[in-house]
Order: sequence, then structure tokens, then C-alpha cells
Amino acid sequence: MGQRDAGATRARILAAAVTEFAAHGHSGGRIDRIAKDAGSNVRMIYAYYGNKSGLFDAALSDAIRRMADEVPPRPTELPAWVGELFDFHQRQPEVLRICLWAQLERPEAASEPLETYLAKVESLQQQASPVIGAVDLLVIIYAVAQAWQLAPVGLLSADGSASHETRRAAAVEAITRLLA
Amino acid sequence: MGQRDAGATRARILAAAVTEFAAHGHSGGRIDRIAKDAGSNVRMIYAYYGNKSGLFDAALSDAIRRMADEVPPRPTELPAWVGELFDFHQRQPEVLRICLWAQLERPEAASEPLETYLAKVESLQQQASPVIGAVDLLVIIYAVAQAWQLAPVGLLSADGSASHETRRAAAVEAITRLLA
DNA sequence: CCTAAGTAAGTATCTATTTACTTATAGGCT
DNA sequence: AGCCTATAAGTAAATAGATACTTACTTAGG
Repeated sequence: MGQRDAGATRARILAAAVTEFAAHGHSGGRIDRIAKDAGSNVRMIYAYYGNKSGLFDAALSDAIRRMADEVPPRPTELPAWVGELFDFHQRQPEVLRICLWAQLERPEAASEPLETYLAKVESLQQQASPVIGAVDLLVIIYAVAQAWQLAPVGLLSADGSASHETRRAAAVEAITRLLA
Repeated sequence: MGQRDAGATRARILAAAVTEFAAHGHSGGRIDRIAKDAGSNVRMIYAYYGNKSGLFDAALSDAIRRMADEVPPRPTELPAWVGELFDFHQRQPEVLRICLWAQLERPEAASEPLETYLAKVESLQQQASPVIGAVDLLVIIYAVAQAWQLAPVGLLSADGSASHETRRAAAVEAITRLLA
């Protein structure tokens, strides 16, 4: 293979799409920018992904898969898992951003890779309580891990003494108390 | 005042803008639709709000103010407050949606009405603990109250026995345990 | 009758998608 | 091996429809 490698081009387009859509969303994302950023051409995007929405969905799935791979659930150590999720979102804000865009702009696409979530629910059954069921527990864990990414920047910067570590500790502590 | 009432037109435009931007965001929102929906004209939007971003910011501020008015903080009864926030988001999903859009598309605008938040932080000082400070506590409370709106619909529908009440109870219980 | 409120019809730009074309490369055939 | 060719990979330019924003005009009402 020389300069023509379909798989590599496909992958470069997908990577560029994740970046673009994470930054600007489906509606704000620009096909031209993605093509340029991928060192490819608009035509190739349509050849490989059909249309803008197809590309967005592919980018979303890729991001979700990456998160599931990098931070696998640890049903017996939920506080530790929250800490890892917190770190992940700090390290790769792109993933949460693209998920949020999807939730707002294409809710039907957002729950496509559902097995990923359902498997986690299964494994959480043990930790659930009568008042907080397994699904709700998972929902709360995700919410706490993402909480600081969703807060307005002005509010966070108001807390001068805060740091990555203190916030992480707060998230972990919150889930610890939740399970006590 | 007859058919020509500047204040009323302004208000109708703003209301239509909140609806439109909550549904489609800044980038996806359409000026023409807002004008039509408000029973007014594109020109008036520019006369009153300058440009699209000006209108979006006004809509955002209006939504935030509405939430602050309807669900004032109750520093000494945080679990109850979470319950009310949960109800509010269920009742008026528009507000959370427009805040999320702002966070993604115009983060600088999202923290404009900052006093609203800072006042709440002040009042939370009493409830804070060494490991979870006042700001972090507020961040977590917001996150839990919104959690179910951010979860993929497919995940929620997987839980057949869940209802508004059981979820609300889970949110309240989570904050109760957090403060124990 | 003058000013502010309102209307209708542009305009210039942008943007997703297509069409028509060029070139590399794998694999059969001699 | 070396040529030939079908096909996949790639490019550039056009198109058709939106869309934010303006200009030029009309009308209500104090």
C-alpha cells in the first residue's frame, strides 16, 4: 500500500470528525473542516459514511467505545470507578462533549450503543438498594463523575482553593457515602 | 397601546427564542422560525436584540432567572431542594436544555448570570464538610437533580418498574446520604 | 405630522451534497 | 516477469437550497 489506503483514510476522517463534532456538535460541525483536517476530501466522507449524520453517529460510537474500553466498570468498587471516570472526563473532555451533543441533537442516536450501558446495569444489581435501584445508581454515578464538566466555568473559578484532586476526592466521597 | 406594543412584541420574541433555542441550540436555532412563532418579523429581532447571539443570551438569562425564581435554594433542607429541582427539570426541560446548549456552544455566556450561583454557594457554607466544600456540594446537587435528563433514553426505558416518583426518591435519598 | 413600530423583499454568503473526471493498484493473462 | 485492465481511491468544481442580516418602504398613534 502506498498513498492509497482506504482503511487509513477512513480512520483519519473518523478521528477528525470526533474532534470537529465534539467542538461544534452535529449542526455546528462543518464537513469541509473535517475533510481538510483529515487531509482528505469531502467526496470521501460521503463515500465512507453516507452523509453528515452517518459520520456523526460513527464518531459518537467511536467515542463511547473508547470510554467503555478505557474505564471499564468495577461493580464491587464503585467509588474507585467514579474516580477513574472523573479522571477520564478531565483527560478527554471530547467524549463527554460529543455525548452531550448527541443527547441534545440526536437523542435517538445517543442510545444506540445501548448494550454498553445495560451490561453495566446487570453488574450493579448487587449494590442496589430498595430506594435506589441499579439503573438509578448508574445514572447517579455518571452524573457525579461528569458534574464538574457541566458546571459553569465562572462558578468553578469562584472556588480558589479547589483543584483537580479536591474535586476528585469530593466525587469519590459522594459515592462512598451513597453506598454506606 | 393598540396593536403596536413594543414591550409585548419584545416579550413574545423572547418567549419564542427560549423555545427555539432550547430545542435546537444557538447554531441550530433559526431566526425565521422565531420571528414567525412570535407573530412578528425578523427585522424586529435585530432591532431589539442586535443579532442572533444577543437573542440567545437573552433567552438563556431569562431561563436561568425563571429557575432561580421558581426553585429558590433551601440551604437547611437540601434533600427537599433537590426534590424540587428534580420536579422542575421534569416540568420544564427547556431550561436545562438551553443551559446545556450554552455550556457547549457559548461557555462564556453560560456563566454570565453568575451572582445567581454565588449567592447559593454562600448559603451552603454551613452544610459543607472538609472533604466536600460548598462549591463542590452545589455542583453535585445540580448534577444529581439533572441526572435523569442527561441519561440516554434507552437506558431509562430499560428500567420498566421506574417512575417519576421512584427516581425523585432516589435523588432525594442520594443527597440525604451525602449529608449524613 | 413626526417618530417609533412594523412589513416585505432582497443580498451575499455559506454549506451539504453531487457530478464528472483523474489516477493508483491488485490481479489475471500471455 | 511484464503488460492490461477493471475497480477502488481520490480530486476539483458545481449546484441547489438555506440562512443571518439589511435596505427600502408603510403605517399607527400621541
